Amino acid sequence: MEEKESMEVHQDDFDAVQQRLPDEEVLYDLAELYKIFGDTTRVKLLCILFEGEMCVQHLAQLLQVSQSAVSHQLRILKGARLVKYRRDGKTVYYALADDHVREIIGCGMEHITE
Amino acid sequence: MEEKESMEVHQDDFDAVQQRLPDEEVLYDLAELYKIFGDTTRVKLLCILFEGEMCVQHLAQLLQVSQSAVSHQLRILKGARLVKYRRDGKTVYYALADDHVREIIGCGMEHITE
DNA sequence: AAAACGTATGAATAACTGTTCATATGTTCA
DNA sequence: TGAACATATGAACAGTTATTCATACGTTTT
Repeated sequence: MEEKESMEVHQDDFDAVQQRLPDEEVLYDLAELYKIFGDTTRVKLLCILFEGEMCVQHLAQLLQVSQSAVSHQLRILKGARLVKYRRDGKTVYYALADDHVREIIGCGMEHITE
Repeated sequence: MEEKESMEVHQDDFDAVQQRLPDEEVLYDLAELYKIFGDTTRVKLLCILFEGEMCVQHLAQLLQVSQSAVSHQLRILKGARLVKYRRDGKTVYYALADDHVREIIGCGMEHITE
């Protein structure tokens, strides 16, 4: 008996929590977003772009990784609308899409540096 | 000549950027932190804990995943000092370690919801 | 002490991810 | 047009990761 009552109470709690919990889809998108920041190469790319736009080969040089690797990662950042780009002749310049990136990285920095 | 001069200029730019860039170690830690948020199960766990502490089996029920899976993920969250826990008899209650988690997730939400 | 319960954890597996290599695309210049 | 350069991309491989399964650990109850 007690057990049943207890179950009911918990059920109510569950319902309340589930109601306040963001939609499944939103939580999925959120995880997908953070997944992008969860890679050293990509975080470095974004941090470098804090200073302003830069072309692919210079990014590769600064990061000490191949042009191909950078290009692949830029593709992912582009897909998440975290960076934008413009073409000038043969070279392509990448830049931060907006200030959200700065905020998100800043937020993480606070936690890192205690 | 021009090329050499150009190289030198770029070298200076590189030095400037590299100087302002956070340490390799910091960027690594940052990526490691975001990696933790980059998983649906873990993000859900953290969001549920926004409401307050909760024991393992209830977390598992709410997430619709096995007790083992939840335990493994809680272990990771614990390792990153994102959650704390207390034992009461047989059951263990988990809770958010501090408010950084809320801020970080809030930051991401802003980007998601455009 | 033994049974029952809640939680933790090691090993194994399947799925995913980042880099490399080779090559394609796009642009400029001779 | 062809060579040279900057970037993009597909396929393959290696390393990582999340879940499952089995089982161990810790606590309570009988």
